[in-house]
Amino acid sequence: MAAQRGQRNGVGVTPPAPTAAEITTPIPRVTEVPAARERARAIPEAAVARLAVYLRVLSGMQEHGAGTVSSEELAAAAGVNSAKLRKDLSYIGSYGTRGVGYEVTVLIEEIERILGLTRKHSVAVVGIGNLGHALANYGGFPGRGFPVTALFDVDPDLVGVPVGGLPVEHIDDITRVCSEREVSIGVIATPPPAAQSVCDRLVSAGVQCILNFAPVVLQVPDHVEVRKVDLAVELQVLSFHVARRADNAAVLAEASARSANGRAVDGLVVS
Amino acid sequence: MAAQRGQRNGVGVTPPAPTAAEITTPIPRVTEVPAARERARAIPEAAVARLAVYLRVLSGMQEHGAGTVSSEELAAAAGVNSAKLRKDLSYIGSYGTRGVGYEVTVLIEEIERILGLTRKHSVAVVGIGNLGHALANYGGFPGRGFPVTALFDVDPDLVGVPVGGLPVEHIDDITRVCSEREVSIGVIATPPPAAQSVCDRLVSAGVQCILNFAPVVLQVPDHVEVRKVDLAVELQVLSFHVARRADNAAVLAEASARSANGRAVDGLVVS
DNA sequence: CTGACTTTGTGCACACGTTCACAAGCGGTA
DNA sequence: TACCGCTTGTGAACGTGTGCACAAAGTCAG
Repeated sequence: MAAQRGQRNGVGVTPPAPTAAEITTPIPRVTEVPAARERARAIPEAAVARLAVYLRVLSGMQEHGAGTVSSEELAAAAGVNSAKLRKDLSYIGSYGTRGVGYEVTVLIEEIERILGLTRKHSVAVVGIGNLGHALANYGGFPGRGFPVTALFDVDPDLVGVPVGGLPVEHIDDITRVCSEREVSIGVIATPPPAAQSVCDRLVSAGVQCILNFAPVVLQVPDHVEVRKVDLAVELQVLSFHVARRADNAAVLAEASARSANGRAVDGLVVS
Repeated sequence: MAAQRGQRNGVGVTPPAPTAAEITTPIPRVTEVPAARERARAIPEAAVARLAVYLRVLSGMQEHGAGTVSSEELAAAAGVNSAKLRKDLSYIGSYGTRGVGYEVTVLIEEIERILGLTRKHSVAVVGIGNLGHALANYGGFPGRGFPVTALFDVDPDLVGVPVGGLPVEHIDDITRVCSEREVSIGVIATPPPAAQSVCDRLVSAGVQCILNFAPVVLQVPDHVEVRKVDLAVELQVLSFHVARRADNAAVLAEASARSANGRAVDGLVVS
């Protein structure tokens, strides 16, 4: 658990579109930088995820020719409450006009900027089974900006076979290929036992963001960002709600039986 | 938006294991059931999701022949801090032995009970495209307890074709088939425009839990539980972190430049 | 039986995220 | 120009979830 950060890799920079040209240089290695943390961390993780949703909704509105939206409209379409929406938007700046609303195009631009969508993020998919196939075939991946540029698998029979227009590479070439193609996001769609090893290889190839579909808790150095999509967990959470619902129903049934017994109850009883 | 609950269906109960026989007691009140809510809702959503993870880790340990685990070990394997793990487990009861740890089999049983995994949950997949194919082929779905019992699509050419050993049905039969097979979880893997309509049909077929893979915000009555898996959002959140990292690097660079200028900075700077 | 050691279960404080409610600000109108 | 109605942006209250730290409770050795 003890710190143990470090493990810097050679920072394979090569100026990746002039997001900021003069950056990157020295690396003073800082354990805590309050100010930097403050400014960038100001926007909560949960809000970031919602911004992505707002962005999608806004794109839809733009295609329908909408010029402006109020927080109320946008919130309804995104399935959140309007106060939360306004607060989320306030994290990225003040781009609304009081009494009017938000200009759709402006909002889209600003959210894209904050989410870093002005830059292309090259994606590699590892594990070309059922799921990997599906992911590779999404083609360009949901929304533009995330081109799939590499596919990997262990199975020699798969190597060279084009999937979604891209030939599968052998997993042993992962480091080389990821560097060459400047992969910034790795997607793990392998069977569970292979996941950690694949993850390690991706990390040592310089990939700093990983999307993990394997039902495994990945161990990574803390400069690497992992998000996981776990089908089993999702289903089990739903299962829990089914069970909870059944319990509640039991309670309600009993309560209603009791009230039918003649005693008045203090709540509304629906017929 | 206004309340509008109701829409009860025949509550296909079949006693779901005697969770607690004598409990439950008083509580009239229908529109809100404080105590029932309290007891069942006592366990936070975030904790439920983690319990599913603990369960998986525990199963792995059981196969490796472990008899007991300490909170420390289990926490490390699950990637959380041990205090949180103990608190999560305390939500479901006290099944540990001080000075020793938890008995693996006991913990597995209890978590399964809480998550409602003692009952089978029949799953229907709607939309047999790339993703739907992948989901159908998971076969039995991650971990047992979630048998896929129906597949649906609009495409007439697909109807009757077996996928993962199960023939695809036409989507118009969704209500009938879901009722017949007592589907409790619906999985939406259709293109975005179809998602809401499919969702509505599932709901009117009595399905109360939905797992949504379509990048759409679903509108459902509030007795229906929806969880969504949104690839685009996941990728965009990762993209945000890439951007943030770049920003931080820039700030660090600036800070270091300043400190090199002779002035101390307000953070700790390690070599 | 006693005492040393280990690990659970939880009270408490803190941080984060959500919601409320309202002042500030803008456009339209007379 | 002055007023009115509408919508944003945000300070503050609230609730939930997280992490710390320790008493309680068990095991084991002698």
